[in-house]
Amino acid sequence: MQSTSHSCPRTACSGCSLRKLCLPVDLSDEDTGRLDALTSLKRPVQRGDYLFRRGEDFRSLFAIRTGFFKTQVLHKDGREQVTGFQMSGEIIGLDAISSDVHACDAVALEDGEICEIPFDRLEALSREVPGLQRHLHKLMSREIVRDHNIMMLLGSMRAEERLAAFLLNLSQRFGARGHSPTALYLRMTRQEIGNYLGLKLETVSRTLSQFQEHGLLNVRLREVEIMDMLRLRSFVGGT
Amino acid sequence: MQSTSHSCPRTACSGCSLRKLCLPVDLSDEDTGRLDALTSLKRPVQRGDYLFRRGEDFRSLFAIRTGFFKTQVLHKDGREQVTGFQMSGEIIGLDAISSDVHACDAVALEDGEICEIPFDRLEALSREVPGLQRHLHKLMSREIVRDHNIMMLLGSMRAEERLAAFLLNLSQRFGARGHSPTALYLRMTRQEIGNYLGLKLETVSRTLSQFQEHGLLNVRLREVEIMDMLRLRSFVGGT
DNA sequence: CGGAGAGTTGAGAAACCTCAAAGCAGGTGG
DNA sequence: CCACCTGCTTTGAGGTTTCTCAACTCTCCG
Repeated sequence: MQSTSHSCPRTACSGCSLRKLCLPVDLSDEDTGRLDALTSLKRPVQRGDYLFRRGEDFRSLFAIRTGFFKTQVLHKDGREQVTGFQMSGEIIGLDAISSDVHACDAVALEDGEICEIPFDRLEALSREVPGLQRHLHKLMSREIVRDHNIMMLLGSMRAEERLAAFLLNLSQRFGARGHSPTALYLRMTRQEIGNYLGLKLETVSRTLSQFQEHGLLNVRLREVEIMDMLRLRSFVGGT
Repeated sequence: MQSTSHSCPRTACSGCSLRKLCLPVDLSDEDTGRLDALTSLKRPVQRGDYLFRRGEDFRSLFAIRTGFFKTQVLHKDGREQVTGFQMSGEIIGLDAISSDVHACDAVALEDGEICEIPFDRLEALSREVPGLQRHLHKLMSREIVRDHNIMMLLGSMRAEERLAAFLLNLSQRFGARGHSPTALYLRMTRQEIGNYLGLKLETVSRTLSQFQEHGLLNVRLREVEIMDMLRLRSFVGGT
């Protein structure tokens, strides 16, 4: 399973979640080994487990090998905001670098496996490996771009558009991982979707029903089948 | 604030905008000089000027020495979303690292002066200077945290709360720069405020008037005086 | 088989938007 | 130097979207 001299040395190794899935990095064999050593701390998680809670000291980033997670921030008055849903190959914890303390909770929505990446060692290695440094910068920047797109969604889209954009985003990400881009299994509740999209759960439910009525989707609880991808796209892009 | 033996050697130097204002970094004299060299590309900008437009190649970050800027992303269907207002000591352009192409427009809302920081040279230097590397990571992470807070605002606050949070944020930032935290001059239009906050300009105007009626603010066009900071805070934090 | 959590649907209320009109400030050209 | 024009702001009335509250159903799991 690990990093020595076998045929396809890195397809199953622990470093892949960072290197292969997040962004491709060209590394020498030596650097590859060092990165693998860095990402060898893998650990199973169960549904409901917290990777970290806000307020905890920041030490590591978490690369998702398998599973499905949500991150959420908490407002002073108790309101929560889901800031993202993360799946395999994605990184959680970048927001904690700024203050050395986690600013959000990260919760597993299904069983999975994660790599814990000690951040000080990642920083040290990225000083020596320019490709890794650039990679890390792109990861963080990509997170900023993602957040800007959500701001756009929250700031100027209606319920229908938000939900269409959400489903298309999930579809695209599932598709990129070799799963069906049309038959989606939602790991989260209507409540969590609504919170993420700035809507109430009833509005999410009603809008899904409405999409189904119009032949865009087939919805049965958390199973969503996209029946008319083009028309769904026309909602968000605007024809 | 400085590391060597002269009175106030770098108050007027070009490097200050990155080093002093964004986050403090402890550097040796040699590294300080190299960073200053990196940030010596300063340039005046006039109101209405674009630092960059979306689609342009990414080469540099921009550190604001003086002035006031907005960044905005454009949706396919033409809708815009203001993603932030930036003032002295803040960095613009981090979102472009992910794709090597600018994803947003950056526009000056008043005359000012900016430092252009070639990113590849910044990366190279940060490989050699761990303090600078950490600094850069914190900057990017802080941007992510900021965006998460705006997601919270857009996703779960009402118009009054959004506007109160917006004004308090401006107040805090102006205060931190030695300006009055109560007598604010808004550089942006109601339209731009509304776009940023996910509201229509009329709603912004009405809410400001309502705050004034209740004795929270004194509003005269773009001049806003905060009359009752505590009560304004109670809007956003929740008493 | 029963209970708890999740999801759906309806009716009425609230928040915000749209459209419209009018007032103001600042810049430009006569 | 003044008048005009343009863009920004304010305010009102009515419409739309989304929320709130409530009841009910469904599914999963013990």
